[in-house]
Amino acid sequence: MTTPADILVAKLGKFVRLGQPEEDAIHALPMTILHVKPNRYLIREGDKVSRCHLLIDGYACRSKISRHGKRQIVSFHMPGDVLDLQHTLLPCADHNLQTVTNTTIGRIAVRDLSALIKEFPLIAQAFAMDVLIDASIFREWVLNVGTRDAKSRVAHMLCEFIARRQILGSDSAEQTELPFSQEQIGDATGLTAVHVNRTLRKISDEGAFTHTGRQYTIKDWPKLQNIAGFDPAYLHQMA
Amino acid sequence: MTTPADILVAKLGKFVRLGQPEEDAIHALPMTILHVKPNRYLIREGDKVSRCHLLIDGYACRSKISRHGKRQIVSFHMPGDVLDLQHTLLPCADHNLQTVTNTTIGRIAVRDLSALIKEFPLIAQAFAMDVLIDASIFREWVLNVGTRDAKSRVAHMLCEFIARRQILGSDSAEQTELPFSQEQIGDATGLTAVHVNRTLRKISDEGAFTHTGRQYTIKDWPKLQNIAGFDPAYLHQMA
DNA sequence: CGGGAGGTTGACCACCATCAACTGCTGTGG
DNA sequence: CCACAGCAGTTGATGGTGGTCAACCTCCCG
Repeated sequence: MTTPADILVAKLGKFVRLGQPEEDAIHALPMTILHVKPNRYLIREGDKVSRCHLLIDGYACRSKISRHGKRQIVSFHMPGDVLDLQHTLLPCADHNLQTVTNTTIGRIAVRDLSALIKEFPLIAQAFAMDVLIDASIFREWVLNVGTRDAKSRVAHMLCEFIARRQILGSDSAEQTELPFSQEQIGDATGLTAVHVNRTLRKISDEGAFTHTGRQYTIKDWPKLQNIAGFDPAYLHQMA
Repeated sequence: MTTPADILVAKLGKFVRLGQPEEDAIHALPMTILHVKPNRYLIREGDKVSRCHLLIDGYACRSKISRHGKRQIVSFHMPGDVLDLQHTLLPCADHNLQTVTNTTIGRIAVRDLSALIKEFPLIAQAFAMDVLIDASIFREWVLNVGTRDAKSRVAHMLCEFIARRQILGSDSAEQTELPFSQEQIGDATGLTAVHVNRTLRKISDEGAFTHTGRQYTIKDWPKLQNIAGFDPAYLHQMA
């Protein structure tokens, strides 16, 4: 049986080779399990945060709201991701944390997580690598919304989603359920839902994929990557 | 006399209270001083990196190139910033590092920097906070290019520049030299140089600032912040 | 004096936003 | 069981923001 702690062990194990003491310590980490419905806020910008959130199952995202009320999704997250590691050192939230689907969340006190990091340099290093890869993804997103046209942007988000699912190792590349509404895709790419709709149609007209609802079937992965200008190097995947 | 190491001590001292052992260790850090001309590459995307770069004097930026050849500047940097801390753990560069002005750079071997971090948890924490604030700034940039119109984007970049100069404590808010060409402002905001030009004129027509060349005089700081939708919280400044 | 980079201005147009209407699906309560 | 509400998705018409191309100017530096 896989416990919540196992998911964290698997995640960190992708970055460093954990020993038995580290694994034991992670299993001993006090964690409160929550089941959260879609589109709920876990944290709001400006909150003083004293608990971190491990995503155990489902999807989540981080978002910010501009002065004019537009939402920008700045990242999406998959099981194994710690959604707000920064709150171990920066207690004031600079963005929102929202669920996308039904999720299972493990809540960990900052104090406990900090203690773990202080005691085990290997774990600290793994978390540091995670944070640095996070930052690399943000840079790619700046590039995505700053320089690419609608077709490339949407295709790029799809590519990143597929590539990260593959790193998780949990499903086939060809068939995947994209959990986001077209409005959410728009908020992530800086487009309107209407234009996302038209853009998805254009890409699928070109034969890169087909979809019925949120079930996507990739027909031509190289073509999709080509439309996106996608190069997975920025994900810094190890294996 | 302020040495290059002093600049790093001052930077890290903003995050944690360094003791004498930490300061001594930073001063003992082997560092090669370089003087680099404007618009030179320090690192190119894809490079295997074994040295980190401390910006001692002048300005630098990080950039990425999209498949279609457009450059996106993803961050700009001021004296005291370590430009590529991530290379301590992720040796493959996912972006370019470029000088903007004449700069003085301190080059530090990754090995030496890693040793410093391993030996002094306080220094590790300060670097971690720096990396996390970096990530927060990237998120704000995603918001900036994703949701704001040209006027807000350009104003926001100006606001961030001024706010970060103020954190450095080195000059007055009202009068500042912006080291970027209009083309570089465009590459940072996802606009063309032509449109940046028109946009700067619009903002200054509204009385927020005046400029002759790259010398900017802020006439109405609240108005500029308002145009930008600027809230400095994302900089996580301490003092 | 000449060349080049950065800045400025004008004309034109494409991409994407906006507004609006309509469809289909799902869940819920009468 | 049906009626209805509400959300996500789809499609059309129209317009504005910002891109593109081009010319010209200024300033600096060789």
